Amino acid sequence: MDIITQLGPLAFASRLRRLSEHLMKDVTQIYREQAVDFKPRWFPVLYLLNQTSPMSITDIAKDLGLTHPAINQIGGAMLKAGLISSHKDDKDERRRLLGLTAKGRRIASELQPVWDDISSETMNLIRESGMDILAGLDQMELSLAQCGMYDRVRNRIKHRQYAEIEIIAYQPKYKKHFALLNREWLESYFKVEPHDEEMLADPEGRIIQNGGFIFFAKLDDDIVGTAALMKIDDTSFELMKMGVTAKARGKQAGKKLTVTAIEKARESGARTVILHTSPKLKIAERLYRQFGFVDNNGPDDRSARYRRNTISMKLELTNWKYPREENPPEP
Amino acid sequence: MDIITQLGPLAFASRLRRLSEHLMKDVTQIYREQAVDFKPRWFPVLYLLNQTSPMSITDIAKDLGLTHPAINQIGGAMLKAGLISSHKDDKDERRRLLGLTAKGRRIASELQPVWDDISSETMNLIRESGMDILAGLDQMELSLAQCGMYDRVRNRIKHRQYAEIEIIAYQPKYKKHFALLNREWLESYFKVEPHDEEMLADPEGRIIQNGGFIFFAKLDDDIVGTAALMKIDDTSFELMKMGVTAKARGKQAGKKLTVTAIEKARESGARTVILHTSPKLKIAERLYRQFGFVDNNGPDDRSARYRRNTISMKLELTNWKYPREENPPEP
DNA sequence: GAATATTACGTAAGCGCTTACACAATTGTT
DNA sequence: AACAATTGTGTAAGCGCTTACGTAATATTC
Repeated sequence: MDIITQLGPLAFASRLRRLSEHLMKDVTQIYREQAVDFKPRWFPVLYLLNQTSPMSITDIAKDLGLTHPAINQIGGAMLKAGLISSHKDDKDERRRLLGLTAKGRRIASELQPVWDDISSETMNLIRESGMDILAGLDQMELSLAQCGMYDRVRNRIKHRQYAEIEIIAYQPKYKKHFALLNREWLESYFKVEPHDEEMLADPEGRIIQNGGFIFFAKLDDDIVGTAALMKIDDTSFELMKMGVTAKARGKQAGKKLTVTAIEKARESGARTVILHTSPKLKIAERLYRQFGFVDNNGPDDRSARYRRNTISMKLELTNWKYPREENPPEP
Repeated sequence: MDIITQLGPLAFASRLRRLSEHLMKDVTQIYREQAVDFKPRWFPVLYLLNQTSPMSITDIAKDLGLTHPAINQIGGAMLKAGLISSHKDDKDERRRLLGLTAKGRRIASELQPVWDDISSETMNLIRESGMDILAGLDQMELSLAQCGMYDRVRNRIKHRQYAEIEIIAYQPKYKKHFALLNREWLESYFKVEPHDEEMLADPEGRIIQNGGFIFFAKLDDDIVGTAALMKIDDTSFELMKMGVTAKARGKQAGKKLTVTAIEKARESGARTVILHTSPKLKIAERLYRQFGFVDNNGPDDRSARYRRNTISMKLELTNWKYPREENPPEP
């Protein structure tokens, strides 16, 4: 039992490839022995064209799940072997229609019995496996179409990272971290204004003593992020001063800080959480929207919004729940 | 539903490859995002070396089911990335032992959780398929190890060809075919002697009127082979004058002629069939042995055998039955 | 103990696909 | 009608493996 087999699911793709190559090689050998000038990789094209009228390169590529250069190359070889002919499409001068020649059709019918043999023996092989592997592959491709391996693993990694982030409450010794983390993003996107300076100089007085909260995200003994909840009134908090250090971006610290803040606000009896952010901070905005925050700019606040370059958002805590994981298609 | 899926077992290998590539691509993307300088194709090597002491290139190749140049190239890349180190084997100056560096070991442990994620998600995917595809692959590889796709299909093709050969009895109009087919092999391997000429000139008188038989193999309206059964006495026939035209070699005509002759001899009450052939005719000899003919040269016949360059063979018809198909390993 | 076979490795070239890019024809937009 | 966007194709280059072959070290044979 070799290591690829031992590895089980981890090397699943390798095993599929190995099996595929093994089968392919045998089939090549069979063709070679039948002494037909025919390569296995031509098969799908030959088969497709044998069933339909001439098709364009991209259409064939689409049907076969290959790229158009692949079809271009296969087509070139088959053209040289005299199996297909090509001519321009009258309706669209860009398209080149590939169709079988008489020779191509003859080869196809000559190979038909061999294909039947291959098909039958593959069926036998599948039967020997004791299960309907073809149906399994169908289902697997269906599952992958719904959520690809990339998204699956990525979600899992995110969850793992999320679990690794520890959220801790404010302690005086973290005051400097609060300032540093906030300066980091303030300085790179805006400039630190007097109003900010006051807040960073005395978070305890400005936030906590007003009934607010400050959280820190800890990863492997490092403080990598922070967020603050400022109490507005008995039913609302403002989420503010959230920052994650550049080195730890993408490790779900922001997400966990946000969740913690929202839950804390709810525990404290609030019904809404508001926040102000900037259109510059695309990632933050996306995060907020993900958690259910919606635009909160009044109709006549629009001009103000753009003048101050600020987005105002709001989250109703009634019935709020942690949103379903989702991976919107990346650009 | 695309055409590859439609084709079912015929495009089974293609589907396996497609699925494998899809998975591989996603895994590449995951690695890339983890910002580790690591290529998926390095994985098996890293994993293997992480479990064992340094190994030589060919040993790794053997374990992973790849060729040694592949390992050479992967090794080169991993060496450049600082994941492995290499040094000559003291005991064998040809061998170059590859082992993980500290960095390699670190990367391996960093990637471990990601591998676990990939493994779990693949397991999920397999579970979603509704069957234990891994076990199916195990069984399939086992089946293939016992009899590869090449042999399976080849046997099937042979059977088909065998069925396509029609054996017909002697008719006067085939006299010229009998002569032509025999001249073809006589002239290319030996020279036609007076004894042969007589036989070819009057097969009816020499063979059939003596209680023997002549058969022809017909393929697509062409007479492609012949064989004769000469009656020796009440309990034995001699199989002789068997020839298949070059164009139809390998299409099982010889086999079907031999079977027909053996069965005819038995029906006619014979207990043995003998034949004389030449060591030059390797393929014929193999065919005869396949059907159970054994050497029939007496102990003091050895010298004679070599002088006359003739092999004498014999088949006992008692309990004779059509031999099991077999594909001895090709040279 | 020489001749021969085998083994380990390296290198080159090829295969079959991919991605990346270029360019022309067509379609959509205003 | 002019312009941009899209689409169909061709070409180049790359990737990851293979086969083929060369060379040196080791094992086997007589």
